[in-house]
Amino acid sequence: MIALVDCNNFYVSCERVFDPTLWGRPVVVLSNNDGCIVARSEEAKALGILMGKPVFQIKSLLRKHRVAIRSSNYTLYGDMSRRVMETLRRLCPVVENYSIDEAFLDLDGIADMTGHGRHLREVVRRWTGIPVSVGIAPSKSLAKLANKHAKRTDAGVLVLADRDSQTEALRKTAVGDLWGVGRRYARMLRRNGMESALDLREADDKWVLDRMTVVGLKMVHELRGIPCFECELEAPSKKSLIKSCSFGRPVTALSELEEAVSVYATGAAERLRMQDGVARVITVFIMTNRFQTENPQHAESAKISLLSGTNDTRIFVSHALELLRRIYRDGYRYIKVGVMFDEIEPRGRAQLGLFDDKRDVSVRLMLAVDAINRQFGNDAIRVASCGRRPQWRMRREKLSRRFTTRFDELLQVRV
DNA sequence: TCTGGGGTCCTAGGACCC
DNA sequence: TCTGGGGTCCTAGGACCC
Repeated sequence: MIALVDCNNFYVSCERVFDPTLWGRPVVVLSNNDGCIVARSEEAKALGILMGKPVFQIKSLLRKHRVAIRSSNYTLYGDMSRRVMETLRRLCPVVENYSIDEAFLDLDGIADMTGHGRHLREVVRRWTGIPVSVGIAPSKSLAKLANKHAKRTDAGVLVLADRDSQTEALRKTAVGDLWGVGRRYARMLRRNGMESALDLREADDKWVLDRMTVVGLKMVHELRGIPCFECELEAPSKKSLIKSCSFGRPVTALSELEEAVSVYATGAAERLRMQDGVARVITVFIMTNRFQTENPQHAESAKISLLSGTNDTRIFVSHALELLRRIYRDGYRYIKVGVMFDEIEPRGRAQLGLFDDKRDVSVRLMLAVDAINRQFGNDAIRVASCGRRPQWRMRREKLSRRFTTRFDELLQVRV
C-alpha cells in the first residue's frame, strides 16, 4: 500500500507558522513578480479566488475582504519542505520526495493504515507546524485520489483499500480531477461521454492507449488497483535545467538583457554543479509580453552544442551572451529571458572531447568559487557581466523573512 | 501598469543508413 | 506500368505535473 502525504495549502501554511495573525483569515501567496495567485488558504478559496489568477484582475476583491497577501518566499518554503520530508523519513523507511509539498510513502508491512496515517499527521504537525492530509491506497494514482477526498474530512486521513470504497470515490470524482488528466484530456474524455473517474476506469485499454498513450493507460491500470508507478527513493538527477524569470518592468536595452543572461547562466551553472553534472547544450530564449498584443511581439531562442560537457560558469556565460546577441532585436520591450542547459550527464561519465585535456583547472576553480560563495554569501564572486544592483530584478513587495535560514531574520518573541 | 518557474515523458515524422 | 525492407536518430510539438 502507498500513502500520499500532501501539505495543506503549503505556502500559506508556511507563512502561518511564523505569523499567527494569519490564522482564520483569507491569505494568498503570489508568484514571482507578484503576478499571479499560486496558493490560497481555505478562506481565500471560499471567496472564489482562483488558482493562477492575475492579481491585478482581483485587486478590489482582495481589498474588500482584507485578504492577507504574501510574495513567494522560496527560501522559506524550501527549508520547511526539507523539515517535513525529514520528519516523514523518521517515521517511514521508504519516502519519495515527489514535490515541494508532497511525498509518497511505501507502507508495506503496516497493519493499521488509518492509525499510521493519523500518527504521521500528528507528528508532522507537532514538529513542523505544517498541516498535512494523508491518502492511502494500493497505487499512486489511487493514493492521490484518496488524498483529495481526505482533505475534505476532519480526520484528514482516508484509506481506499478495497474495491468498493475505490469505486465509490471514483464515482464522486470528475474525470478532470484525476492525476494525469489535464484540461485537454478532460475535454476529450467528456466529448466521448466520460464524466466521472469511474467511467475512465471502466474504459477499453486499446481505446485509452490510442488517445492517451501508454502514460494514460498506466494511469487507468492504477485506478484498477494495479500499481504501475513505483516509489523512487533517490531523486533522479536532472536531464535539463532552466533558469529564467520575468523582469520587474519591460527591458529594451541589450546591456540589461546581458546582465540578466549572465546572472541566469551563473545560477544554472551552480545548480548543475550541485548535482555534479556537466551540460553540453546551451539555449537562450527571449520574449516580449504576449498579453500586450498592441505592442510588437518577438520571441526567439538559439542554442549551441559544445564539443564536450562542462560545468564552468565562464564558458556558459560567454556562450549565452553570444547567443543572446544573435537573437536580440532593437526596439522590442522584452519581459523575460532564460537560459537552459540540456544533455546533462554526471561529470565522471561525461565524454571528453577529442582536443580536451582533463580540464582540472576549470573544475578546481569552480569548486573554489562555490566554496567561497557558500561562506561569504552568494554574490561574493561572480563574473563581471552580471552587473551590480540590476534594475530589472523582480518585484516582491510583500516578502516575509527567511525565518529558518538566516540568523539576522530570526523570529523575535517579546514577553 | 499588471498575467510564474521548472520540470518529465511520449509520439510522429523526417533524414539518413545499409 | 512497374520503384524494397528494415532500421536508427533527431526534433518539434503536445500532453502532463507541482
